[in-house]
Amino acid sequence: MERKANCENEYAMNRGPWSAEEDKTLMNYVQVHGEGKWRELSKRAGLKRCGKSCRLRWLNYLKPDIKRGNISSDEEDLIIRLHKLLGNRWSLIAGRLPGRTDNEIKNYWNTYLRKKVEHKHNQNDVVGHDSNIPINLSSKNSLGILHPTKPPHPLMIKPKSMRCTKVMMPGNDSVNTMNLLTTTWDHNNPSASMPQDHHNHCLTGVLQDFDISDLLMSYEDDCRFNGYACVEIPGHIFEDESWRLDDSMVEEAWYENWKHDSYFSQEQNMAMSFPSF
DNA sequence: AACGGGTGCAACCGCAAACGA
DNA sequence: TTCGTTTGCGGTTGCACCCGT
Repeated sequence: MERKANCENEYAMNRGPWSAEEDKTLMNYVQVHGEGKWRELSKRAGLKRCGKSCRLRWLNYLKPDIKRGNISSDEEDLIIRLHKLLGNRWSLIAGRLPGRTDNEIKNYWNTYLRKKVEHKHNQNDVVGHDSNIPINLSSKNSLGILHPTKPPHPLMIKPKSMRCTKVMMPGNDSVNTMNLLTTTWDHNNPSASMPQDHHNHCLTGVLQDFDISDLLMSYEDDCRFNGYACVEIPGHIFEDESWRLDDSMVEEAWYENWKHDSYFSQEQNMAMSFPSF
């Protein structure tokens, strides 16, 4: 199928793979004049490409800090977890993987990881996974990732419908505060239970239905989030903020790093953008 | 060697949000 | 506030390459 031309002066534009000459031209221009104003950049640099195409080429291929080479098992593991948390929010996921682009992660997921995860789930189904068995008692999260050394935290025994009700994530504001994302879970009307930030903006679908044990397993495995989580167990709603897991965790040596360690630099944490507040 | 199906990935498309005059 | 432009995002496409027959 022939692709429909879409850019400005569409029929005068080059399309398809970029030549080495075009790459060189774009690279030189961006190094001198910087990124942005892509349409203008394209004209000024003398590239017969639309602005959009220039931007994409730069961001996905030419930008100097792009990491080349295979995705490591650590990166793969992180992608799987983040995808479980965020869904197809490729740019958010890429934001937690320095040097990787959203396009690369999306392609990697679609061509390889999705099948791998589906295969793993199918295997779990075959051996008769019982969803009522607390997964943390077997030191596995729901992705089947083994937890090699740490015994389960007392609060991480998972009731069947335990939900994440409050999460504090590193903020993206300039004063290094934590954004409080909250939701109250109405068991009679689950669809009305949307996570909200302190401006009462909904974060539909971000935390709702998210399995708290996966979130916490991610925390304690590698401390990639500097966040706090509150949980609600049906029939026992913890109104008191003192039940924040971080407070109870830090009393135990196993979890002492949970709150303080940061896998990413502060700068990267600040850059983390959670869906449109 | 030729062919055809499968795979990986760069590039494109359409839409929406953000921006700025 | 409005409206045109720019930027960013996620889904999709098409082509080159690989591999088995």
